[in-house]
Amino acid sequence: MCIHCDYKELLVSVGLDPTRNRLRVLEIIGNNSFPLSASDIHDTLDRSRPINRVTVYRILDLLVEKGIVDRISTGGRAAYYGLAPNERHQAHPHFYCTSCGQMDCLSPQALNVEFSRFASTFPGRIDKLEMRLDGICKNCLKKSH
Amino acid sequence: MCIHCDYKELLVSVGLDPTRNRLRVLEIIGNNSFPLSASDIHDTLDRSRPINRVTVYRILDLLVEKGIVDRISTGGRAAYYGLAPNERHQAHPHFYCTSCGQMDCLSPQALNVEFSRFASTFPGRIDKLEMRLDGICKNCLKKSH
DNA sequence: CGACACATGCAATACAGTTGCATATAAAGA
DNA sequence: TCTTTATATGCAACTGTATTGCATGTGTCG
Repeated sequence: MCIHCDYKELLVSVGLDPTRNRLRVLEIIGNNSFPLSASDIHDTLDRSRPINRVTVYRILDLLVEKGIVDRISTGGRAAYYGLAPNERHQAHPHFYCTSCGQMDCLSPQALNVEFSRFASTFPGRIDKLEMRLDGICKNCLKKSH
Repeated sequence: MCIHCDYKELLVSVGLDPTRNRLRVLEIIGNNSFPLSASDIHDTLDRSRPINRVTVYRILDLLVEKGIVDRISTGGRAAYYGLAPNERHQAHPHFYCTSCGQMDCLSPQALNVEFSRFASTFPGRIDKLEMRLDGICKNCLKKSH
């Protein structure tokens, strides 16, 4: 998603020590073009250098809490994680393939949503808008003829 | 959501025997103005007449599979369930309070989304669009001053 | 060097949902 | 009515995902 970001600085900017594991988790999320599950992240990191899965969960919680990573729900059981929107990366909807579990990012313009008028009359506080399309991706369509 | 629906007939129309438990599950979902979790549904039903939670899960799976109930994800761990859109009930976004877990239905016009142009160029199959706002509801805002 | 804060690991636990198999119930036919 | 058959339900055990408690490791400041 963002080979231009300085992840070390990003961590520091939200008040987190840039430990090796935090950097590793943030890099794998940031360098990927689609969101990953916690176990995707753990498995990948664990192969190159052992890391406990609890550590991964705790780091993900931290990054989400600090607002630099987004937790994206899937309709399946596991949450997925991607870089949070910022100046360089607009918020965007996702497509989730209910057959293979792959989640893809869609263009920010794909759904052309307009909700500022609604937000201005809503009595609660709105932190986040999540839009997700569910269906079958083209690869899985092909497999089933 | 729909005190006008004949739930018995709705079950039959999708090819399901209208057993007592299926009716009870569908009624509690249909008569509620906001989506409920599986355990909400089980707890409520169990109070009036004992029912196994596995039975509730299986009935929910059936109703979702047949397309008369929608499984709505929350950002939390548990799925919520509401009547699926039909002629009488338009699809609509939801608001999820991350503090108390209450999920509310929003007006179908709230987000004013337009995606038919996108859908017509998408190479996969799209089954469902889910839109969810996360935040703090007005009651929880009040509690925390 | 010593003390402290905090990052990480490990084991146990919690939570939501699923599976296998036994039993109950209801519809269909003799 | 009785028997057969299909399927709905219950119960116990299990799975995958995430969380908690506590012990240990690591890095920083005096």
